[in-house]
Parts: sequence; C-alpha cells; structure tokens
Amino acid sequence: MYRIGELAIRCDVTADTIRFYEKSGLLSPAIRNASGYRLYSEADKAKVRFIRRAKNTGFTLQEISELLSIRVDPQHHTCGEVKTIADDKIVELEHRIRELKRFQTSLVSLSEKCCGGEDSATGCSILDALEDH
Amino acid sequence: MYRIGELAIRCDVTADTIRFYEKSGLLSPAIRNASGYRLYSEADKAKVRFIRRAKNTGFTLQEISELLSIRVDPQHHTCGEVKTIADDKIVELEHRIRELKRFQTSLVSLSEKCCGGEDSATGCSILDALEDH
DNA sequence: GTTGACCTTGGTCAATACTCTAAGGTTTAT
DNA sequence: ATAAACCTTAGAGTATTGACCAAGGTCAAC
Repeated sequence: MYRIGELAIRCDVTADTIRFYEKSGLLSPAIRNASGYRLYSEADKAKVRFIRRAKNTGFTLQEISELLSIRVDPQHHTCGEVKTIADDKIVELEHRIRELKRFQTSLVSLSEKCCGGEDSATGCSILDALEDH
Repeated sequence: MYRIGELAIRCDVTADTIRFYEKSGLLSPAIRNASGYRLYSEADKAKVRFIRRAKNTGFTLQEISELLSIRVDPQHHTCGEVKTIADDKIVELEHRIRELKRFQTSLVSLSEKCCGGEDSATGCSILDALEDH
C-alpha cells in the first residue's frame, strides 16, 4: 500500500490533486491506517493514471467521471455509451479546429494585405477581416 | 439602437454577459438614453458576436481583447504594429491547431477500435486504451 | 530524543467567465 | 392604472482545477 505522497509521485501529480479528486468524487475515499493516513492500492494507482491519461487526451473531469463510472462496472454499460462520449468530444474538437482555421485564414489575409510599414493602419481591422460577409 | 436585452437575444448571450464584457473592457461603455439604459448599434452587435465566436473557438477573453486591439486607432498605429500582432497570433494558432489535432487523432483512433454496440463495455477498447499497461 | 520528512484537516486563494440577488426605476400593453 | 417585462447598480456566488498555508500529528533515522 502507498501513502498519498508515494502515490502522487508514481502518478506524477501532487498529493493535493489526489485529495482534490477524492473530494470531487472521482476517487472513492481511501482506506486509512491507524494514524489516519490514506492508503492506496495498485488499483488506485491505475485509476489515478487513468484519470491523468484521460485528461491529457482532452476530457474534462466531468467527462472522466462518466468514463470512470463505466469503468468500475462495465457489465452494466455498453461500448456504445463509451463511444458516444469519445465521439461527442471528437465533434467538439472538429468545430474548434475549424473555427481556429477560419481565424487563422482571416489573420493571414489580414497580414498579407498589410504593407507592414510605417503607414497609418487605416483599414487594418480584424473585425472587418473576420466579419461574416 | 438596441437595448441590452435585445442585443443579448441577437447575440445569444445574457444581458449580464454584455455588462460583464463592458466591465472587463472588451466593450467600450455603451451610450445611455435619458433613463440611463444602455443603447447599442449594429457595430456593437458585430463586436459581441465576434467575441462569442472567438470564445467558442477557444480564445480566452484576454486573448480576444488582444485580437480586438488589432482594430487599431489609425491615428496612433502603423501597419507594422498590426502585422506583428497578427503574425504572432498566426503562429500561436498554428500551435493550438496542432495540439487540438493531436487530441482529436488520439480520440479517433480510440473510437475506431471501439465496436460502439450494445455489448457490455467489459474490455471496451477505449477504456482499455486509457488504462495503463 | 530530536530533526526532518511526511501526513492530517480546514481553510484560503487564483484565474476565468460568468450568474444571480437585492432594491429600486422605466416602459409597454391591456 | 396597473401588471409584466424590462432596465439600473453593487456586490456576492458559482464552476473548474487545482495550489498553497497553518497548526498540528506521525514516523524513520541518526
């Protein structure tokens, strides 16, 4: 069994983060030793790492919470549910990427049209460039 | 001219949000009618919509403020200044797009491996992939 | 037997971006 | 004329994702 600090190191987070995950319900309350210290198993380690990996993949803690509830009881959930969470996220990312590209395109055209010199910047308006025309 | 509630509806935000944008300096203080009500023009509407689009794209209000500043006061700025801000932003956008694509790519590869069906999520490949092996 | 590293709780703080409340004034429709 | 819907302000509250702190308990080492 690990104490919170050891688990933190092995999962590359801080002890504060682990307590925060417990308080937020992502982790169930840890068992305690005689002195009240939290003790963690390999399963707990796997869970914290799961949370971190999911977070790095772009899921919010809310979404991770959903994934975890499926993870603890996969018998009573379907692949469809899991795929839905992932696919929703993919669609969301698609929208954001498309908008970013739109902004970028507008900025590029703004920059290209701009002489870049000491002339007055009249007409150099990003609002103009990004307006819905 | 619109009152705040009308503008809010047309921009799909709340009146509170518009007041908040004003307080935060993203919008310049609105002109007022005799009763002290804020009045907004089409240009204000365009600006609020711009803020919303930028925000949905993942820009923070701070960044949006910078973007808006590219709409320079022609008297006091040169094309060179504008071009620098724009070009910096273009580079930044490139990084951000690349990162989002990375998230998306990993999610797509997770999703593709998942059957997505009514089968029990035991051994679901998405959950499995987030597991630490 | 005391130092130093670790743990506990409860609390505050931070940045971001709103959201709501209270208490009151204004406009519009019936 | 009155009710509904709208507006004003200041200020407090919310959600997210933690980081940090104080005051104190515990544990291993030297």
